[in-house]
Amino acid sequence: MTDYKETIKLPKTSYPMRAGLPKNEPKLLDRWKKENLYAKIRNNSQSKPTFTLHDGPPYANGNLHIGHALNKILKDFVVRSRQMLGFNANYVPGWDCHGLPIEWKIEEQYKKKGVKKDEVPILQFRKDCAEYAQKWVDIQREEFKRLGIEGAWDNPYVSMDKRSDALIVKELYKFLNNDGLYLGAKPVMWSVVEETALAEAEVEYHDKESDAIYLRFKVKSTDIEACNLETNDTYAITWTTTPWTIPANRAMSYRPGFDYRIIQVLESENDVIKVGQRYIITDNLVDEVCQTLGIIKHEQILKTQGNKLSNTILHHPLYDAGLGGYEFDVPMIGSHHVTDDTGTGLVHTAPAHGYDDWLAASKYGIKSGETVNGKGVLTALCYGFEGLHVFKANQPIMDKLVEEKSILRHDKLVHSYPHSWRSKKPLIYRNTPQWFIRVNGALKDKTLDEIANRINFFPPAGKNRLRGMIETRPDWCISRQRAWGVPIALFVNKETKEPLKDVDVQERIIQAFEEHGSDCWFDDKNFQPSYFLGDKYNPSHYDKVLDILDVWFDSGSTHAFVVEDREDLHSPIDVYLEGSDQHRGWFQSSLLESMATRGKAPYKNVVTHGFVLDGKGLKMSKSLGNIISPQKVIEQSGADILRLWVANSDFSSELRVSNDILKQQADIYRRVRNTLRYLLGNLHDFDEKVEYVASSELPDLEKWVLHRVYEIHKSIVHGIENYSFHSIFNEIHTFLNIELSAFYFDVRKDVLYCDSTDSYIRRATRTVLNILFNVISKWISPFLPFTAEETWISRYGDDVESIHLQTFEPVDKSWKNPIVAEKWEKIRNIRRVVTGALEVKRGSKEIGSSLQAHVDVYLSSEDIALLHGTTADLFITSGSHLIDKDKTPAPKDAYMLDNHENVKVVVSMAKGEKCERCWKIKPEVSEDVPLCERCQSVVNS
RNA sequence: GGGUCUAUAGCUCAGUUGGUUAGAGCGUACGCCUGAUAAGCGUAAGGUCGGAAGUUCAAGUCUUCCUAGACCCA
Repeated sequence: MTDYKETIKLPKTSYPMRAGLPKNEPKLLDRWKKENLYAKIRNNSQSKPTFTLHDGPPYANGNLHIGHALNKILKDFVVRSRQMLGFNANYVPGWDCHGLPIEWKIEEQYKKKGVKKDEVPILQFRKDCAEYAQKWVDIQREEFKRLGIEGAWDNPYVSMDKRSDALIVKELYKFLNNDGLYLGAKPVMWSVVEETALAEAEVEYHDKESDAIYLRFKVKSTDIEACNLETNDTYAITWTTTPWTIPANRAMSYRPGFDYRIIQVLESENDVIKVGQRYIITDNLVDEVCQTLGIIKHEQILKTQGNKLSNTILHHPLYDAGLGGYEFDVPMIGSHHVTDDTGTGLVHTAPAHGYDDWLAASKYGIKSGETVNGKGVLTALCYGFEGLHVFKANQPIMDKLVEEKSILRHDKLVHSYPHSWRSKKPLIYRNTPQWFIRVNGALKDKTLDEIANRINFFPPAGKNRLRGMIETRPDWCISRQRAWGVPIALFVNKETKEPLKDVDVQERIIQAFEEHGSDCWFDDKNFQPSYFLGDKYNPSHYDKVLDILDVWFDSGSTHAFVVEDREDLHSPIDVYLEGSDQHRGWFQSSLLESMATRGKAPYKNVVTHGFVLDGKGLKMSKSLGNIISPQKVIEQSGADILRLWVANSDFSSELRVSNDILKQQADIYRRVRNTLRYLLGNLHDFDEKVEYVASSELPDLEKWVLHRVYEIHKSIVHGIENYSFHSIFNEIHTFLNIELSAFYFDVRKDVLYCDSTDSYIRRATRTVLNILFNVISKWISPFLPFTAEETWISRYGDDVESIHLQTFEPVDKSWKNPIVAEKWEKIRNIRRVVTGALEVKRGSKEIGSSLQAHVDVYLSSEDIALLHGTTADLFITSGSHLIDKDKTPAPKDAYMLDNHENVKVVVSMAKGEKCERCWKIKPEVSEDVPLCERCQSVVNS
């Protein structure tokens, strides 16, 4: 028996079934580096329209986690896919280098070495910070590159270089010169440990045990007759968890819209509360407060609206304590920050120690000086308690209040309380001089208008979120009493306290920063104030501001100091793409900065992604042991697997990742890879010049494939334009699986393997396979850049230009063919019935391979017309008859499916013998004639 | 506590303006093939749509409440 295996054209390729990504990806990275791929792409794209994604800078501290990977991979999808669509899509990565976390790392290092931080000169300290930041920039850069992120890695931007310093301070001067900047005194979140104000982003909330006290303030005067101060003592009751702020109390807040009651005590088990005394409490809380305080019986004297309290003056609870200073009036003031869910509906108000307090008090012109200093020590304004530390002041103050019979009850309460993100120590609100950017007013209004009318959000909910945050945000406190950052390089007049606004001075400072970096601001030896001030001003009349800028101002200015400054980037920026936490961070700081200085948003589109959670939807944490690190995934499976996970996830809400989920991605990857491998194998030796069949000449099945390519391509372009990557990959995957592998390839297998080289159908098939290969390789290239390149090289040889220099070719409109699409939809339904019938025979062990069978298919005459020409091949049987069911009814036991009653199938054994070459069973084959007619002629030629 | 959001088969996702027995792919099980072979083909079993109530002739799809989770804020 002759072995005909040699005569059939089996797929042939060196493209391995197993990818070995962890080993091969670095080789491709080397290759790209050697050929200077990024520069080539840029050169190739000079004449193309630009598409700019501006990179939000990660913080230069620590190794990458999965969230970084997600963010950068998504950006890479955007950039690469736009590049494939024919744009010049440049990508300049950047880093945020200033700020407290780095300072802390350096201080920790000092501590370990036994160096006291106060003894380190500031310039040395800043140098250490810069080196630390640079170290992590370098590490993170390598980690990002390994993920296959394409970008200007050799020329990224960093917020700490000299030019950045200069341009950032230049942005600051725009605010100064526009009156957008002012020196305010507001209570800000203050860390007494770090001796600094903290940005909202630097604060985290943890449970803390506090002293919770109910406290009474005696009414001094009022226009409410029910108080009847002649006969009865009347008190307002309040509840607070910060007893140390009582010396700083300057008012009592009520809510104008609430109802309040004045009650008279009839029976009390509280030692302080006496029968006959009257108390003011909000209506909703009277029962609860009475029960808590041991007021057994009371009667209501008056129920009235809150705003009637406006003319009531209280005594400070330490009024009579003989400490001196507490003789001032404590007015009752209306404020909407008062709630009636806890406490008494009356809120102790210390304007120096709460933002709401400050806001409420300032409406009534009530001021408060510095009651606590930067170290957290009570000042002389806290009469009698000067010198106490806030964290140790509660007890002495409470002792005194008890003496004064002001405390009605004392509990311990565990509640959520602000802490520093670094030291984890509790924070306080403290009134301090700070530089602010005026947000309330015109800036807020025009920013809200911009959000509403001129920015697109993906997903759309981002719009609400950003709007809500801008609406309620206070002015932007940009000063930090720290050392590592861009200085707020201002001179303040000692007399007037006004900042100097002189463009020449500003220009000198900008120049100096550009030449020497902002270190020179702190270098009094080489750069005395006169260096900056010039001849016009007397240095002794000015104070140099030594605060540094909030890091959010740095990164909020990248649209200016990076995008506007670099030749390889362009404004307006098409898209900012970050995690949803950046609604409060970079999206907002960039928007405000740009609205104030340019009058328009820095970006046209805002894309947000959710956070990465574990397989159960929980946050990843060391204690749960559910952390998936990108480094480990790369090491075990490869970057393309991680990227595939991103491509298959809907990033608009939270994403889940676990080892099982990654395993699934690896399965999907293998399938995609094998389909590519099959294409490669069957395109072996393909010569387009010889085999090419014009698309108009193709058989209907091939026309159908091209129609599908047309449709999917359109849908991919739509997906790219709408940042909907997971729908893209889903579609590609289903196409490869169901339409190609399980259907088209299977049907055409016989033609590909057994037909002669010059067979028209085989040429048509290979023409289409060639199109499929090119199209699919490009489709996947933004998502699986390594695999796409490997595949491309495998097809076109080691010398080929990178696939990443290619673009999507516009799909041929003539491929669109709805008529053929509809036809094949029907044909595939008929095929499903035949496949079902074959499965029954297979189940009963009558056949194994479908080639052992012959099928009689009973159809309507229209369906027969539909199928003309394509029969046995379609069913992968050795023979088939199409029978008009209206002329020859199908036997009763013919196979049918419930929802396809017009199709009936009878399966029988094919007649004849098995062709030794194509394995079909044909009547012309016999013991003497081993081959069927087709194979005979192929072998002969 | 407030704001924004999420919750559909084991997993990843579809489910158009509310309307027939809720879909796909993967995975699983079983079968076939042994000329894509650590591959390929087929068949099947899996959800009542986080929970409850409501609106409606009709709800995964609208309303309210609840639960769980996420981000941000207090």
